[in-house]
Amino acid sequence: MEGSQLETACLPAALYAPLCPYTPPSPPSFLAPLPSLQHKLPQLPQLVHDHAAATGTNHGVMFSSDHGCLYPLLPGIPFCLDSGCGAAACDDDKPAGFAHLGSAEADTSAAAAARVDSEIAAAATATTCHGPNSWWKGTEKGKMKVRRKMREPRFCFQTRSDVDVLDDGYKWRKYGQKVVKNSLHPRSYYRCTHNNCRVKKRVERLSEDCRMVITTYEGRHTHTPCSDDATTGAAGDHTASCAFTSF
DNA sequence: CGCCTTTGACCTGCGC
DNA sequence: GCGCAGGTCAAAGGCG
Repeated sequence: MEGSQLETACLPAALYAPLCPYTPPSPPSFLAPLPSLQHKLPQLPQLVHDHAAATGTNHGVMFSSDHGCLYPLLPGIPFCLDSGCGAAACDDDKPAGFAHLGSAEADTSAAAAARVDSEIAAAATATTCHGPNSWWKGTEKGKMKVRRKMREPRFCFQTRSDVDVLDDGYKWRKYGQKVVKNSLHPRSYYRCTHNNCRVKKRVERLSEDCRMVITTYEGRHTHTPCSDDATTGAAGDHTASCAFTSF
């Protein structure tokens, strides 16, 4: 991959790391930021840490990356995974989750967040959080209703990239593609190729900005990226893959 | 030959 | 109960 793509591919790794099955109960270890990212993301580890510490979970993050700059995106996203978590994460008054990223704590990252194109952010909100494509249906009507059957931990983030599938160190097999309503671009469905690993991810592009890629991971890997590389016999020389060893 | 992508059909859940 | 939309399956074809 080209340099720009490689750097972009590195970004999700820092966010995706928490999904690793080897993520310990205490968050700090998976928060060890990639050296190449740390100077760019001074606030990211703390945000993730705060969330993990507050909720005891490590799902429900959404960030935006823009050519190497990451910042919290779409504050208050109600990443509800089950009834228990949902009760807290969906409540705007609760500190759990990232509900406060848009308010007090978000001020620390407001400068960075402000760089997010407001239109893109709005589009992402409409498309990914509250839009018809969302699994958060019903929030606008005050109905904390249900999502489709979703029990697996989820991570969603937004990147600006020319490539759909970012190199996150894992190997994926595409098993479906679907044209979704109100979107000009089809949504692709991928599944981890590793044995007994049920992790899935969805990739779609914003209709408002075809360069923006929304990637949603679901589930936890039952293996490490490097072991996956070993299994597949890949060279394993990708930066993202190597970066995972730090976790 | 094996693995992957593509793609249409089918299934399931949700809103009305 | 019905219709719509998202998600998944599986057959077919392509590629290395």
